[in-house]
Amino acid sequence: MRVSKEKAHENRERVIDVASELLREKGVDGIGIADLMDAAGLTHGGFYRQFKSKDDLVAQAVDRAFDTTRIALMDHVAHTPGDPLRALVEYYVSSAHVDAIGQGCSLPALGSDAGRTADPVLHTVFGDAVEAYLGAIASLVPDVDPGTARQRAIAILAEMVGAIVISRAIAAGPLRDEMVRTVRDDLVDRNASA
Amino acid sequence: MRVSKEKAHENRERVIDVASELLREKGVDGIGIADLMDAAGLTHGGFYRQFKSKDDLVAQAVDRAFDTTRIALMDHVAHTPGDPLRALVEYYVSSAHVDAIGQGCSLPALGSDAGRTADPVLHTVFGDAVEAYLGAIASLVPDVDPGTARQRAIAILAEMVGAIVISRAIAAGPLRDEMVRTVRDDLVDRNASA
DNA sequence: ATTATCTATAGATCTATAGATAATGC
DNA sequence: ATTATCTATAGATCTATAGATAATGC
Repeated sequence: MRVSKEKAHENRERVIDVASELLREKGVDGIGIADLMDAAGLTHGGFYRQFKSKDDLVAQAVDRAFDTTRIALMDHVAHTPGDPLRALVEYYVSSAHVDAIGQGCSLPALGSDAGRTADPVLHTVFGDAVEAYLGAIASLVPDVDPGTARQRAIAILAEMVGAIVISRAIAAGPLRDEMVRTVRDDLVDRNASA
Repeated sequence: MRVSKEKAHENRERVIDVASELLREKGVDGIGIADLMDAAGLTHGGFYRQFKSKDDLVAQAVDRAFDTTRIALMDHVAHTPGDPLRALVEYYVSSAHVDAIGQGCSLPALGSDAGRTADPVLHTVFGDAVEAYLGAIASLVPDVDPGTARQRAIAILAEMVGAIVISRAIAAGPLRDEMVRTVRDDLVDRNASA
């Protein structure tokens, strides 16, 4: 039953990856240790040798989710011709993002959950992720001083996150499509490079 | 043990009110029937004569929460001198709103939860609430045609909701204060009346 | 007679732990 | 000998139901 150190590390990483997806899909209270471990191909008894508690795993899994989605986002921006800020907005504010909860940004997927957690570590994970987003967005805002770029980045991030939260909370349909399209166009128009 | 028809109606309304607050504070999966009924001064066994299921209560309680917060918002706007859109933005995007989860708007408090529910009734409750918000905001947007006013309303609502979600997800501190202040100023400046 | 609420409980979960097992790594 | 994972379980929840109780409303 025991596996090699290397294999144990792989197993642990797989639990974090699986959790990062299932948590976004089902919420912090919506998925149990047993189901998580089962999805990773392990039994639930082994969980507590790898993680201090469920909160410990949640913090690591959300951190992982932010890393993964940020890399995918910046990769998309880097490989899209034209205005990079436009590429970022059109990637984030999209029907594909609304539909792919388990693969999407954790801010809309788990933001409400994080707002009611008592775990300070999870708040720190979200705080670090927000700072990373603001830095990335601000660096793409054209033609302004750094202070103004940061202000623009804050407004852009808030509008993007709100659009995804609202779109998912309502049923699929015309209103959802209108939300996504309108916010996308609003952000693209407002932040068009010269 | 039996109470009058009138008293039973009062009890039922009290359960909905209590639930509308506790759901926002603890999330849909974070509060159980027994605790809800206990907070309303009843025992949990009586729940299922009044409500079809937990989902049934959740939908009614979120609907109630939206009614309550919309009335408070419009009341504040009506009694604040000056630009009414500015009054709305400053009321919604505020530290007081960030701190008062149980009394605040359900879009940031329960938006992530609603995004993963399978209950179509809850999606409808959110959809109706979003339409009500858009109508109220659009009516306050100055000097534009109705179609443009609705587009502006969508952008404003998204940015407001995103600001509250993000602010609550991160720890109390400078970044949270900066988020609230920056989004508030951005929306006020951008939508200033002539 | 009806019914709002009560007590009690079924059956399914949940987090976390205890102790067994068996393969690794010394 | 150590340790990653296993089986099994404790103890606390959870939603939902069954049936008793007692006051209302006819």
